Amino acid sequence: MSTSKAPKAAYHHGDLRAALVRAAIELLEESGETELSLRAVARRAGVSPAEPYRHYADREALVSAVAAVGYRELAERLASAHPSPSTPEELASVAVAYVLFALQRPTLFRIMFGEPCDRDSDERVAATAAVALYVRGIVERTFPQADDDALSNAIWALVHGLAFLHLDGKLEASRPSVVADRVTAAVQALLTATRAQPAPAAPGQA
Amino acid sequence: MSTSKAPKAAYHHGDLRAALVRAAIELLEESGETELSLRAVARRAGVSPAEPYRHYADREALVSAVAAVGYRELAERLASAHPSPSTPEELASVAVAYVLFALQRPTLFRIMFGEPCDRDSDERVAATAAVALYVRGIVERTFPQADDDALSNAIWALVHGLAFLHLDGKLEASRPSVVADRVTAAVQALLTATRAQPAPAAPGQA
DNA sequence: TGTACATCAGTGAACGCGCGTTCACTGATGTAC
DNA sequence: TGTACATCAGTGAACGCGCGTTCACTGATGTAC
Repeated sequence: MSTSKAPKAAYHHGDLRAALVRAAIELLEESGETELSLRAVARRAGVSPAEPYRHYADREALVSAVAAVGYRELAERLASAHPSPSTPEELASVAVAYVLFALQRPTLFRIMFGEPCDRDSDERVAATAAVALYVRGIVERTFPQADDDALSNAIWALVHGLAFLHLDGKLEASRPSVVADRVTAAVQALLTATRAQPAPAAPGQA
Repeated sequence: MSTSKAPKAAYHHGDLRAALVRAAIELLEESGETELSLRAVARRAGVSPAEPYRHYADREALVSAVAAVGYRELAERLASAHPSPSTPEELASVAVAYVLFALQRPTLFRIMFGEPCDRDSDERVAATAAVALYVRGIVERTFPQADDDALSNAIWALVHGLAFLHLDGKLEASRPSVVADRVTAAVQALLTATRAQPAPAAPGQA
C-alpha cells in the first residue's frame, strides 16, 4: 500500500521526507528568500535540527528535491494550459502559463532556474532536458519546416526571458492580466510574422 | 582636481570607496558565489571589518554599487558591439555581446538581474530604465512600423532569456563561438521573418 | 615657518546570531519464536 | 497470545564558524593663525 497521501500522526511520522520538502517550499514562499536554511526547515516541520540528515545527505540535496517538485509542477501547469500546442495562439497560452507560474511561485522558480545549481544532480539535469524537449515538440508541431534548433532555443529564451524580466521588476508585474496580455503580445509580435510565410525559402527542407 | 584615477598609497587610501567595489567584484568573480560578505570584501581590500561602514550604509548599499558598475560595463559592451544598430544583423551582434557579457561575468550579471533586488535603489531603477530605452531605440530603428512595445519587450526577453539559459547550463555554453552562433541563429530565426514583411498590414500605422 | 587644533579615514575588539553538521541517545514500531 | 530483541525515526545538546554591525579609539592629514 502506497503512503503517498497519508501523513497521519500515526507511526513516527509517515512521510517526513516529503513533509520536509513541503515545509521548505512553504518557507521559501513566505520569506521570499532564495536561501534555504536546513535548520529553519526542520523547525517548520516541527522536528529537531538533526532530523533532516536522516533523509537528505546535506542541504544541497534538499534544495535539489525542492527544485524537482518545482519542475513537476511547472510541467503540470504548462500541460493544463494546453496539452499539445500546435499554433502560435496555443503556444502563446503556454507562454502565459510559464510566466504566471514564475510570478506566482517566484522563489521556487528562482531555485529551479536562477542558481549556479548542482550539475551533478541527475534529477535536475533530467528535468531541464524534459522542459527543452517539451518546447521542441511544440515548435516542431507549430512550425514544421523551420530550423528547429534555432527556433526552439529562441522560443524558450523568449518565454524564459519574459518570466525573469517580470520577476525581477524590469517589466511591471502587479496585475496578472496585464502580464498575460503583454506576454501574448510579445509572442505574437514575433510569431505571427514567422507563421505568415509558411515555407521560408530555405533549401533542403522535406 | 578629480581623484578619479589615482588610488595611490598616499593620503589614507585615496579612494577606498571605489576600491571596495573593485574588491567586491573580484571576490564575486573568483568565488562564483552571488552572496557578498562585507567582511570578506573588507578583508580583500586589506581593511578592517568596520571600515566599509564609513562608505556604505550597509551591505545592501555595497551590493547596489556593485550592480551599478555592472550596468555601466554592460552598456559599454553593447555600445562597442554596435553604436546604433538598425538592422536585424546589427541587432544580432548586440545580442551576442549581451549574452557573452553574462557568460564572462556571470556573478555580476546575476547580481544585476537575478535577485529580488532593492526597489528603492534609484541607481538600479535608473540603470534598468536605461537598458529598456536602449533596446527600444534599436527596435524603433530596425522595425519602424512595428508595435514598439510588444516588439521591444519580446526582443529584450529573447536576449535576456538566452543569457540566462546559457548561464544556468540549460544551453551548453563552454565555447563562446558556439554560443555566439547559437544566439545569432536564434535571433535571425525570429527576426528575418519579421523583416521579410515590412508593413505587417496592421491598421493605423503612420 | 611653526604651533594648536579639527577632521575624519581607518582600527580592532566585541556583541549576539543563526547556520550546517555530528554525536551519543531514546523510545516507539515491527518481527521471530 | 506473550516475550525478547532488532530496527530505525527522531532527539537535543554541542561543535566551530563566519556573519553584520557597533563602539570607543588612534593617528595621519589638512587648516587657521
